[in-house]
Amino acid sequence: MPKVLKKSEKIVRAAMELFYKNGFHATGIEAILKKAQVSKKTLYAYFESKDALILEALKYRSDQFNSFWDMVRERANTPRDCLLVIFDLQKEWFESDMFYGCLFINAVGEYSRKGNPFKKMSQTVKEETYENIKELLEEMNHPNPPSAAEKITLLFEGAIVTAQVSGESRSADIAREIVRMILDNDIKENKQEEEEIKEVVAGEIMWNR
Amino acid sequence: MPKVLKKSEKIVRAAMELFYKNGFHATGIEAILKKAQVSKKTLYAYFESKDALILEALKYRSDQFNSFWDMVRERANTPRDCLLVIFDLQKEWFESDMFYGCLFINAVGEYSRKGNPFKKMSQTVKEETYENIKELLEEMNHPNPPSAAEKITLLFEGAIVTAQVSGESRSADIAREIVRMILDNDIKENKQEEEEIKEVVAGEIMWNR
DNA sequence: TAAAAAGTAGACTGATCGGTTTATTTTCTC
DNA sequence: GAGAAAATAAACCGATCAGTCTACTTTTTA
Repeated sequence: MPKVLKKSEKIVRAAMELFYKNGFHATGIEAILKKAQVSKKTLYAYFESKDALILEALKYRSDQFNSFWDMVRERANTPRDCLLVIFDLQKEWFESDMFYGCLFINAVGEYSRKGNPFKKMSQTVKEETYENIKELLEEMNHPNPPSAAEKITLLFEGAIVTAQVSGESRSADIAREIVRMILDNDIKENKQEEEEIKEVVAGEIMWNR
Repeated sequence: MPKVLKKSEKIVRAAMELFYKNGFHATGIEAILKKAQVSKKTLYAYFESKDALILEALKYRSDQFNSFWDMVRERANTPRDCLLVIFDLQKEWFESDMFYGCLFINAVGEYSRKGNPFKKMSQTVKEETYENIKELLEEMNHPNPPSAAEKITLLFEGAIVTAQVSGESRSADIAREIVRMILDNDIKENKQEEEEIKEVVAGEIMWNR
């Protein structure tokens, strides 16, 4: 395993953590060098600019976030349980000492211009969140995965910013509780609709015979 | 009315808009001067530092936000309708050209250190949001205002960040729909509980006579 | 109308920014 | 173990930062 990769990863990791904790504009190259224990020349050998490094830091965080979805699947058996476990894991994240909100939300806060690459990256990650949730809903045969996924994604985001501002992890429980309510309600409504359809079908059979 | 106040307000307003749009660290004093059409000496006559100006900008935004709650009350008659109207107004906000997420969430993204005055200010504003929502719930005789207010506040925040990242206003509709579901459910559950209590009371009367 | 107050433009300061370059040392490879 | 590659530390660059100061003009006030 070449040391080269280790070096660049060390830089990206240090950069990501500082961007996450202190913001993008507030984090200087010098601080990244110090944290990564690397010289300036080495940094600019791997990354052509601070902006390029920011983009790599966001990608790095995106990869970390992907493993979140693996953990969700590992910790629960049914898709429905997975959807609730999301918020148990989220709570653990909130309670860890490496929680400073969502790096991608923070990025959009600092780079609001349309078409900004950091903003685009953030949008992609949020779409992936939506897709992961939608998949779980499809697996549990939810009557309307796109709609429910939008709701649960919104709750996921809401819990993050609430925890970030308040400094408390309780928002994960609150979001989880609402998700449970949504799932129960949607299934109940769907059963009712199915009953009605059955009645109609039964009626038609009556009619046609 | 002295022009003095007008000047300082012009500065604060320009600063707030730039902080909101471009972030705090990324916004330089020079840019604020240009937007406010004011000289550097004047700015430093009213505000002793950039940090002091940031704090005033946050206060200014907080005042603007307070009028949001007045608008909510103006546009709906019943407290229940008010709780839904929140998200109609939110949607209009998202669709305006002056939407760059929530200034306070953005502030926490850039200033994460515990005890930071900007962070504290943001926490206060979020608590006020919670209080306004809780009040409406109390007025409609909701069975559990604190719990429901936490949920609705979380949905409020979630809709903001979702709109900010996606650039779409639909998140307001989604949040509104969940709020409607929560209110319906809580009232339904409460009615059930009241029925059960009545039965118990009736049973006790039977028993004691 | 004259003095005082409050405004303007913009030069200036020292610090820091992102990024380049030089000179030196370590590490890897054959 | 010698030469190449890759690392280091740190000086340096021009730009920009927050904030001060000077010189001049406008506005307010009495």
